[in-house]
Amino acid sequence: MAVKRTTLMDVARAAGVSRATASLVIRGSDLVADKTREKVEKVIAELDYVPNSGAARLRGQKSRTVGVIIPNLVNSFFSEFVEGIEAELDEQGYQVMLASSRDDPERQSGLLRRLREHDAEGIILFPAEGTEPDTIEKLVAAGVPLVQAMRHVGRDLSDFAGSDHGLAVRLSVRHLRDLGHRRISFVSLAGKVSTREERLGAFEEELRAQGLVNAGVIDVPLEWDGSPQSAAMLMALDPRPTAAICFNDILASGLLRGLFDLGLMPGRDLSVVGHDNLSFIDLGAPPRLTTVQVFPRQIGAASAKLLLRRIKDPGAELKSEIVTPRLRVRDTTGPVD
Amino acid sequence: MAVKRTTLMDVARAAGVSRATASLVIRGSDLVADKTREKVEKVIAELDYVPNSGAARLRGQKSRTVGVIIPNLVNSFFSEFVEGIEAELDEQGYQVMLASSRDDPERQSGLLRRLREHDAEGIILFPAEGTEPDTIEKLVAAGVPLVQAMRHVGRDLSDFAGSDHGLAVRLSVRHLRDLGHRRISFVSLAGKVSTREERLGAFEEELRAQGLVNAGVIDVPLEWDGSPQSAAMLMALDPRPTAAICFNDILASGLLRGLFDLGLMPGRDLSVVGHDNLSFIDLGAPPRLTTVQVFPRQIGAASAKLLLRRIKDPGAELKSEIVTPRLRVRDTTGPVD
DNA sequence: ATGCATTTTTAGATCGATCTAATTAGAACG
DNA sequence: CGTTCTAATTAGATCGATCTAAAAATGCAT
Repeated sequence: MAVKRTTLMDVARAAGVSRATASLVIRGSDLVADKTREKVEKVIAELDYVPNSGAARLRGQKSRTVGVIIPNLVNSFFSEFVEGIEAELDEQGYQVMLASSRDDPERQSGLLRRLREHDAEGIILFPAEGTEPDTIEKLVAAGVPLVQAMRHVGRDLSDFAGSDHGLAVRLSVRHLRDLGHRRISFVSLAGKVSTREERLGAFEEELRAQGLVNAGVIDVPLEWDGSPQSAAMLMALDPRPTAAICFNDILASGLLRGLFDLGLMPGRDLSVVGHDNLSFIDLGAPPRLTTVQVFPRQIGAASAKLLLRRIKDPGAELKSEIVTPRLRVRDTTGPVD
Repeated sequence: MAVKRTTLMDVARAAGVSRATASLVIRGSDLVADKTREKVEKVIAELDYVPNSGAARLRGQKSRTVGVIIPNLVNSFFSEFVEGIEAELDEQGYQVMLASSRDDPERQSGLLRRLREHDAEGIILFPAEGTEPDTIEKLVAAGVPLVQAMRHVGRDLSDFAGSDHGLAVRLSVRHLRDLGHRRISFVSLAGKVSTREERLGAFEEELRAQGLVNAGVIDVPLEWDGSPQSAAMLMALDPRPTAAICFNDILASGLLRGLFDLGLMPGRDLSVVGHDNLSFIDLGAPPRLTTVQVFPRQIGAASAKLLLRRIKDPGAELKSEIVTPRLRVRDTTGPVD
């Protein structure tokens, strides 16, 4: 049971060299003669030696580990984001420690602490709803390399990688304008989300710029079924909108279902634009959702790159990496009659 | 820049006690007098002391970290699985190290090694396609607590948590039989997947048991669009099937799309059953997919529990935790004319 | 006070690697 | 063959916590 761990000492002894030499071989130093290297490597393979990184990091100071905190993993938006991070870090030999805040700032604080205990060299934080700027300031002040991703509570606090939410909304509005729509609604998430203000602001601004009418903003909860009740709510508005822009694809898909249930046809009776371009959109029955693609995988990769840069050079200037969203026109938007 | 780390020594000095006492306070031992505890805790808060887990684990042997390897995070099936693991481990104060094998056994070996270096106390492995039993045998022999999850390359090698694939298929077949279907096809993934054999075996066996006809097995690649070409392939079979059971919801949704493109109506012209019950099924336009729910979150939680049990008691008997799947009848299956 | 049993505290060894600084082996040369 | 320079190796200190075993402080009864 209590199998004693194979240590560097065992390897050294078996290979007839010193601990120091064995250590050099493991770390691929070129200070060691080829013959010696081969000998040691053979022994390592035979003994199935696995270095104890605890000891290594204690002495060497680097854990080659990065902490990642996300609100949850419920939809592919989040998991693609994590995939992007993982792929990029993996390439640089880093390991990801994943934790989910469940959008609770309290929990998030605990996780941050735990990640530091676990000696993460840096942290990528997709901030939970309601995160205090203070939380981030403290970490940065303590010298913890940190990147805010997707959301932020202040871009002057740390590096940041995200999407241009304003542009996403503007693209949607312009697309609808080109199709002749003049009365447009926005289906948003209830609750205080930082990105909500950002998008609503851009929505109203762009409507004004294009001389269009805000036909009303409705708030729905984010449920697994996408809250199809939004359909009836929209149809009850006066003046009635001919198009709706949704906060994300889940809400948009819920709206589609709601429309069907009312016997209405998306793209004809009401044009619908989503946000995220979740991967399920191309699946299943038509019509397919017109939506704005935001490339979470790229944003994940970008935040990983930013973090590695900051770990290497803690004094570097603050940097933001904004991935440009792209409109994907499919079936749920059409010309107004 | 090079902010020197606050160590236990600093805390001890500031509080006027010894390192050992400070250490006891941190670990919440009741060996220490209340007055002393308070004093030390105050200092810890003031100095914002964060223990170096590297040092702790070097001495104490426990890292409170568990490695999780999955093939990828592409669909919600995987991310729900990870969520289940994370939630369960988090509750026990464990941290998840996540890595993606991209279904490549070579990569997987590298990751396993890395997780061991990072001193994971145990590993939950969703084995990559083509994993050799040898890989797992070696780990178990080396005394690494390990749980295979979802797939396995031998249930007698380690603990296992998964779903009853055979039952899933049997439920599907019986449901179709009840609707009057007699010629049923199976849409599978190309390639050698362990679960493929298992499901196909159950498929043929249950057909035999129910006196039904195998109208043909077709293989398609797993693409982001669900490979809609499966529709044409099925319709070209002779005798033509009246129903098809798909390997997963992605393939099933691709098939639905393919049917629509051919002007055919799922549930009327061909009944379709999926597998997984991915969360997007309730979203978007009807018809909604009839499918078998497999509860990945529960399976994740179960594998976490199994792992914690094995960490506590390395000598415990091998155990398998099989979550029972459930058929969710929706719109894509209907009576045969 | 004194002795004895507890309760608290602590010195010092220890975990397994890395780093520094010093040593040894090997090569090249006159 | 001795000298010098470079390449290869190594002894020993070190990282920051935990553990053990023993010492110091405290309480209590006599």
